[in-house]
Amino acid sequence: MAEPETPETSPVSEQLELIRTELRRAKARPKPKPVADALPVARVVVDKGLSHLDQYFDYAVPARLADAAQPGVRVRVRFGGRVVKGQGRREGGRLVDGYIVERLAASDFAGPLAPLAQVLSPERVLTPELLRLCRAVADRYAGTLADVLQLAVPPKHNKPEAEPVPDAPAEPVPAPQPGGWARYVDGPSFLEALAAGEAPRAVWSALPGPGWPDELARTVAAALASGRGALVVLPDGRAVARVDAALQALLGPDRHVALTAELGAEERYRRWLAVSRGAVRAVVGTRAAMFAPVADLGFVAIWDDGDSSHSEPHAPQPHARDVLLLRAVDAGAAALVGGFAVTVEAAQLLRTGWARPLAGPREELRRAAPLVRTVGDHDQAGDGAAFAARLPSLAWRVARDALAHGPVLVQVPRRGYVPRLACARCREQARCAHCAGPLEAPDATGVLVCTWCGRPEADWHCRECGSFKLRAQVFGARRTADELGRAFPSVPVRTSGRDGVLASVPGAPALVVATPGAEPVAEGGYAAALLLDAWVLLGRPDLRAGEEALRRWLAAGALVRGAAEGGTVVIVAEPSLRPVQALVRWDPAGHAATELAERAELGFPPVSRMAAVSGPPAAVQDLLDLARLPEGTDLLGPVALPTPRGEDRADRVLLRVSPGRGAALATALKAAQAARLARGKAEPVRVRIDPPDIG
DNA sequence: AGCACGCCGACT
DNA sequence: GTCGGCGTGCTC
Repeated sequence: MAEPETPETSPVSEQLELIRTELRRAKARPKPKPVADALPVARVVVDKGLSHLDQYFDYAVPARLADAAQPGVRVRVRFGGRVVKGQGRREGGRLVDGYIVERLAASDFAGPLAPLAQVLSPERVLTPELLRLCRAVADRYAGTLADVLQLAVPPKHNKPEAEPVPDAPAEPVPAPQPGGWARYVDGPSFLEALAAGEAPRAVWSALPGPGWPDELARTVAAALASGRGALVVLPDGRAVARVDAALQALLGPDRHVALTAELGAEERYRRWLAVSRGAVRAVVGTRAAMFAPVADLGFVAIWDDGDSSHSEPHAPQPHARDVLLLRAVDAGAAALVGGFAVTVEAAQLLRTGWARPLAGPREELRRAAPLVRTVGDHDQAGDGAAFAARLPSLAWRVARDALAHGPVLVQVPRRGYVPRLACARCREQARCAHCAGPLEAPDATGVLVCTWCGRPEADWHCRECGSFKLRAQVFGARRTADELGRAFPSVPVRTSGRDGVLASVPGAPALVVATPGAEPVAEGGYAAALLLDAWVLLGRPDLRAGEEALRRWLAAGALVRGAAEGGTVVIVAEPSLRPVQALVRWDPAGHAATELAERAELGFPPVSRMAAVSGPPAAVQDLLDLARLPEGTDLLGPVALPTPRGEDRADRVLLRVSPGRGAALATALKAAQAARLARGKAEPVRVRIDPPDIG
């Protein structure tokens, strides 16, 4: 279309004619809207509804939005419309939400740019650091940026945005005293390094007892004292509340926020904004807080990283530990991976030298840890009756004696675990002869099937002891409280579990029956704990069964008074089992290191890296055909997944790569996903990097 | 997800 | 001859 002549060069009549022409044209089509002159292009990531489009789109910035359309703000854009022939106008399409990623002088897109439809608020929620983090998480997990953004940026609420930024306290935070860290060999030096602005990295085997929330609070204070921000992620609201209280006591008000789901969306967004705006520099929260946009991040910490709630259930299912460590690397920040237990992933951080161990010396441990006693199955042979077999005489005596001095915790595995098959004689796991995956019995025919590669195993026998007998059995858990009540009629029995979790119990004598993860804290510590039916935890159909069982036992044992005060734990389990021995010696780090070495030898994660690909059988195959998998990728399966009623059959294939090829595997799978979607083959295939439950 | 464009069967 | 089937490709 021809440009109108410049009016200054024309006689008046011609000018008038030009104006008339221009008016006519303007009637025929809307005049192109004036465009922002400085940086007229906004690069946008679309967020909702088009999440498979993992790319940016450029839009023209209308002059009226030139100031509001800053990088990081939420916008609405028209997407998928079409250009009306001959004119620059477009129509149709639908409005989608997105964020401005950057402002540009020009676009490299050849076609005409559609204008931004709306700037939803001037709040710059997607900061460059947060965008970089989301991008890295998307790549790590073979997911899309839009999916990660949904996890990282909370939904908008108008009221908190309209409120003024609260004032941060003017005085700097003083470096904290070591407190409980004095009990650890390298504790005080870790705090000093943090306070000095350095970036120490450690795996922390916490001493048993109630000291850890205060110790975590001191690490946060030390990071703040260095002028940097801090972020702590914990597995549940109860744990967050304890660290929140410790921080409140140590730092006073307005230095930190707690981010948990139970706050409600608006309050959560209010606190998130306080962090995003830089008014608050320390965050303690549950899983979703892993993305909290802490300014000048100097320290990240995760507590109890083996807890399954650290694994995000929404795509692409990132793990809080991984996200925090990505952030630590990106920001050059200090990192602390702590808990009573040590995961194999943490052990790997130690083994590679990325992190240093932070543990109490032997004599501190002896003081703080309870005495652990085991009752093996054969020790109960003479006990006869069914309940007596689950509460052997030693456990009964320990409970009776301890009840004179305080509450007794009884940990009972939750009902509903599907136990993995194990040798009936020696309890060795039944494993596939081909790939060492766990075996299961899908029906009553007696033929076992590997849950990883699907091969049948017709004539299993135990590799350890040669026995042909398998065992898989679940006791009811709920009965235990009643049975205990009858055994100790004069003592109150309290329960804490799925429906009704107690945060704490008083120090008075009582039996406290709890399922793993729901153990209340006892005032002054429990006098004793009984860990019943321990083999149920060990028999879970999970690669992590041993690690997970130990983690839960340690969590219960850490609530018991130290051996010096008479604290005792009785575990009903075969004393020769490795996790049981690790509990007796209170040696989670040693157990994790051994476990890691074994996983390395067997080609298991996290040393080898795995990905799970699942979906309709043909679609899974299609994806694998498209994927240019790294050299030496091991394909296990497909196996049919258990299908809920009414759903189509789904297969799963596990992919295994040697150490160092995890990123290549993720990249290959992501590219294959993109290729499939681009071809319009819509049958969805789920890709999960580092599947936590690989049977 | 929509909504184009694109190349083969039954209608005025 | 044209109207229209939905295969596959793009959306700033």
